[in-house]
Amino acid sequence: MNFQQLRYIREAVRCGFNLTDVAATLHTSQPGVSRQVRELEEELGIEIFSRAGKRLTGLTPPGAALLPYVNRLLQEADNIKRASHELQGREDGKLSIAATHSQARYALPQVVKEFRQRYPRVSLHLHQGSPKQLAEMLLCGEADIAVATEALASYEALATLPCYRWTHSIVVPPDHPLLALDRPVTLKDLAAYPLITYELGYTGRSHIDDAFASAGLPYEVVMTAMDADVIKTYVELEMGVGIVASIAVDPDRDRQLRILDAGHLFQINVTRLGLRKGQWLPKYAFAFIEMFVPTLNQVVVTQALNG
Amino acid sequence: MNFQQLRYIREAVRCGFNLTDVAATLHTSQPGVSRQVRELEEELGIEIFSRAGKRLTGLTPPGAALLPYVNRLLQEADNIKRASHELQGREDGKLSIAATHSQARYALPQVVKEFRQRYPRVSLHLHQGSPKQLAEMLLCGEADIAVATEALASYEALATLPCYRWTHSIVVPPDHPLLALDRPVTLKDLAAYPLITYELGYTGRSHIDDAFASAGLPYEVVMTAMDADVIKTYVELEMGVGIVASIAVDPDRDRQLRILDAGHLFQINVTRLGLRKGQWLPKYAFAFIEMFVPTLNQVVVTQALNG
DNA sequence: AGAACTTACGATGTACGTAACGATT
DNA sequence: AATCGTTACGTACATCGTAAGTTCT
Repeated sequence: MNFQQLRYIREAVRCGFNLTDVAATLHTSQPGVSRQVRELEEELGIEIFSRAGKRLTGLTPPGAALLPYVNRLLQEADNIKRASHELQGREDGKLSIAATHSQARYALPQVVKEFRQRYPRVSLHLHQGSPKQLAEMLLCGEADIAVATEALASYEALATLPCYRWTHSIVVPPDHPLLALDRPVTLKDLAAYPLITYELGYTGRSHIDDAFASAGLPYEVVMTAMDADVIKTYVELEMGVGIVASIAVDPDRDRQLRILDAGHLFQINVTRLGLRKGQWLPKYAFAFIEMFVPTLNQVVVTQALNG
Repeated sequence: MNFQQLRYIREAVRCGFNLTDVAATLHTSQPGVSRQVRELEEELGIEIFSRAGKRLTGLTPPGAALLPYVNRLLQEADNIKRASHELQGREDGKLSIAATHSQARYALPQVVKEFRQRYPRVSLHLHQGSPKQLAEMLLCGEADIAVATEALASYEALATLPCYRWTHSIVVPPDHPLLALDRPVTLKDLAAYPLITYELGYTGRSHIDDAFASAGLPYEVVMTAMDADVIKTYVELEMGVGIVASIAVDPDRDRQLRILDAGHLFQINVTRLGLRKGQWLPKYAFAFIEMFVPTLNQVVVTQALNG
């Protein structure tokens, strides 16, 4: 048993049991992969992959049972490599943050700025994607930290930590009838207008649907986008009433729009930080998290990482 | 980085940084060990061992920081090998139980008998030792399960689970004055006689000392032993009053002695089961535990193992 | 016919053991 | 002088890539 063999197993699962792809991904020859896989199976005494003739078709039951152990071992190996790099006492390295657009655009910039001043030699990578994509990035090791409001909690292998709470705001053009109301906006008021808001699965969208649904109000979303900037643009074009995260609007910067609080209409949202359980993180990653959410110090985060 | 190198590191620590011993223990040549250690250090970019000239003297700070990761990885590797053996669908294997004399002699026999009937092809190894030794056996992988009443809980890397509660009994020769009392025995009564009981660190001995100490009573332990059989033998010789675990005495079998309950005198003892955290256990090990303590099913035990 | 895995084979590289050397106690 | 680690060197084994072969779609 060696690391190479285990890597081949892991990659074979990721590549849909196509050893040719595995070889290509890991920059080696296909016969070599084939051989190593068989040798590992022989050494362990179990068939890991089910085969239709010569082709691999999937995992056998024992193979499936073994896979989590293989993944954990390879993760430990990775931890050793990462840890030893830091133990050289250097403050350089790489930090990959994966975030949804909203987070990357409105919540992270200040932290990123502060982080760069403190750790100028760490190269910072900011990936963007849907919450689901963020989870995938964490799981395959592409990202170290994910920040999103939805859907990170549904993976067993991920740990999530609450960062901050926020509510929605309504954005309208300057002459909109909603501004003439002498009372707080209601869901019924809103339902009378075409709405522009986030796509499903993004930035608290589900809470918006929930609110209208539980109030029994029919409503029309005429447009959806992944980010507040796009939404605001179309509100300016008078295509409808926008519902966005409060952090995404600012009376000073968005002078061509008017902002109404919607904190009383929709459920409070909690933005969460996602990490891969069991993963070792460099010191500067803990520092980043603490800069973002001061209560999440290294002790708290470590606890979450180790179950 | 490969398994061999990591094994050398682990063994070097265990062997007190003597690479000659490492080579002997792992059945290889000393220069090979030396070379592999250096190559790993070079690859990871850190000095793992501190050296006085050529001799290894200990771990460097980064080496000490890295060691836990190395140990965890090697344990994962071991888990894979053990798990794959079981996944072959065979019901054979090995189970090492480490227990104190009291447990091995009085608590385990019934379980062992039942286990052997259910898993006749599993070879069962019963090790004996002091609670401290049991902990060491668990940590170095010599034992899979430990059973003891004291001192297992004090290791970070071990998980403990309560098995059963028991109290002490007093044993005396048939004509002893304590038998003439028309009321329950008190600590003061006991303190009047020379006592024979367990050695320090064994089978609830600390609770005995605690009871006398907090009552402010001077008492004399004239003899200590690691097991109830020895204690009973010397009680028979009229050398003193014995205090032993209740499970260790039986009116039918110990006809030459008289037994008095001491449950009201000393704190209740809890016998605990010790396991190494993160260690994979074969199905039959879970079965053994459940036979011993029916409430400790696989789910409960797995939870304890994973923190 | 093409895609995918296996077999065969030769080249390279790595690991290991023996033996000699150097340093420390 | 003895112990312990390093250097040197030759052998054996493992890995890897290319090329040809086989089987399934």
